[in-house]
Amino acid sequence: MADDKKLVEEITSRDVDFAQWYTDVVKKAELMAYSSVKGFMIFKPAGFAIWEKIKSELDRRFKETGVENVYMPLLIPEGLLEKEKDHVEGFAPEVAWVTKGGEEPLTENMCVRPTSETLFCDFYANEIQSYRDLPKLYNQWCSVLRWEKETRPFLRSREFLWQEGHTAHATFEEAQERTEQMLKLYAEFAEEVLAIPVIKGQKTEKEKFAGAEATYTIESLMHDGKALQSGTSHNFGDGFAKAFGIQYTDKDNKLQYVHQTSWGMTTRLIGAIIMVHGDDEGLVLPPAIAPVQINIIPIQQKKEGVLDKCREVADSLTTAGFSVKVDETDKSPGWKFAESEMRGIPLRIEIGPRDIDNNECVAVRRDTREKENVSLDDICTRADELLKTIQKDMFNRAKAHREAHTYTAKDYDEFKDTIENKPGFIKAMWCGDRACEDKIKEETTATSRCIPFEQERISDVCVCCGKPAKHMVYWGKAY
RNA sequence: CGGGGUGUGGCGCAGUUUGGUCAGCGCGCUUGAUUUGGGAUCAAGAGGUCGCAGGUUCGAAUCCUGUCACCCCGACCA
Repeated sequence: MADDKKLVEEITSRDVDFAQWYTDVVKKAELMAYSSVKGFMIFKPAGFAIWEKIKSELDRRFKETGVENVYMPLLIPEGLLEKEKDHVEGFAPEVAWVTKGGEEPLTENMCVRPTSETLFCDFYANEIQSYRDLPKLYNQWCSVLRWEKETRPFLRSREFLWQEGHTAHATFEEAQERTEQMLKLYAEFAEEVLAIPVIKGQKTEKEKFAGAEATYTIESLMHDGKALQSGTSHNFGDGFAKAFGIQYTDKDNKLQYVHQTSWGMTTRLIGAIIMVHGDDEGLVLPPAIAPVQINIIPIQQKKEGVLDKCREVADSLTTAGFSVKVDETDKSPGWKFAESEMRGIPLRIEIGPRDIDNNECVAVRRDTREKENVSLDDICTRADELLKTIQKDMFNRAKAHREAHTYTAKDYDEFKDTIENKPGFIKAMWCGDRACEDKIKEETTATSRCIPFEQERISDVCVCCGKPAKHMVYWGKAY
């Protein structure tokens, strides 16, 4: 379409009210439904299918690095949770408790896991005896529960689905290597599959995970200029091992503590996909993660031969390895077009009597809404090209958007002005003191997103206090 | 947890200020016909004790009290 008239009136424009737009898209794309309990959402088929794709793609990548899946219990005894001091302090405010079994009060309260470090540690303490038992490279897919005050679909729910990897190693160095390896895996997944460009870096002391030695993160920028932590990888050192007594005998018959890591990605990624790629017509899914990649819409479907041709084309596309659906409902074509767009299906193919006469179809990209006629003889090749192009273009657009919304600040006035007037990332130098970080957050609501691996020298001094700078930091307002 | 907003057929809303004539509209749904290249048209239908619980009143969607849920903005967090 040449004009950019808004086709779907029910979706609030992204630039008018981003939060409302987000909610509208979530509803219109039929990703989820609200349940009868605050903060607990129902994944509808379209939403859960995206998670299943994320899961299978990540799971394959994990296994290629030697990771095995396990499943740990849902409940954690109070005593176990309290073994690591920083950890319990970090999570205590948001855990939910089970206090009764049937009618009887429990002798020890059980919390519903907010994360499973303590369960893995308790398990590892028994499992690991010798250096021959190492490394342990376990992961679990599950849901966890955190009693959040405010909830939003996919971005913050009380129960959310995720994977948590927990590994145990002989040395700190080996744990560090695994921590970095998983961060790299996350970054590649985000960029190659979700088409979301990310900044890799380390969290500051203030922002790191409760109980971790070091936390690494991939940070992405949403369309409204807010940051989203999209995956984290932690090196625990031997802190948990000491708290839980996870020791092994090394080759010299000496007792050593293990060094551990953990790393996770969550259903929040679905929120990221929506907020990075979506537009005023609805969701836009990268082909690599789209549960349905090609939507075939028949025109005049009751006419002899139309549906047959649609199914025939669908079959050959399916055989060629694409995920294809034919919309055979008796809605009007215009309805189906809009529906297809709201759901974010990357490629739409229209087939009607006119096309069949010419042995062609009309192919329409979701991301640009560009139309073209394609010969039915070439459809598999052309679909492949188009989907690859869409995937690449979506990444490039997101990256260009991030770069256009990444600023630098040399002094505090510039920093405050940018935070207030230009939503996005700010690159600025930092002295390394918690006090400056606290002050910035207090006065601007921006937080340090990460100390990026790729450092630049913006200036010589801390943007906040003017003392000599240690690092360049990405700052921003975050979800 | 603080501030703001909203709860009325499946969805979106009007009605609440001023209690009675208020169970209404649009979309969707069902059946039939005609349609189909950007949310088709006509006809005939079905569907709600107005979030929940108390109270005031001859009478409550409307007033009062309580309560629950959801949304938005903050503080805390993936």
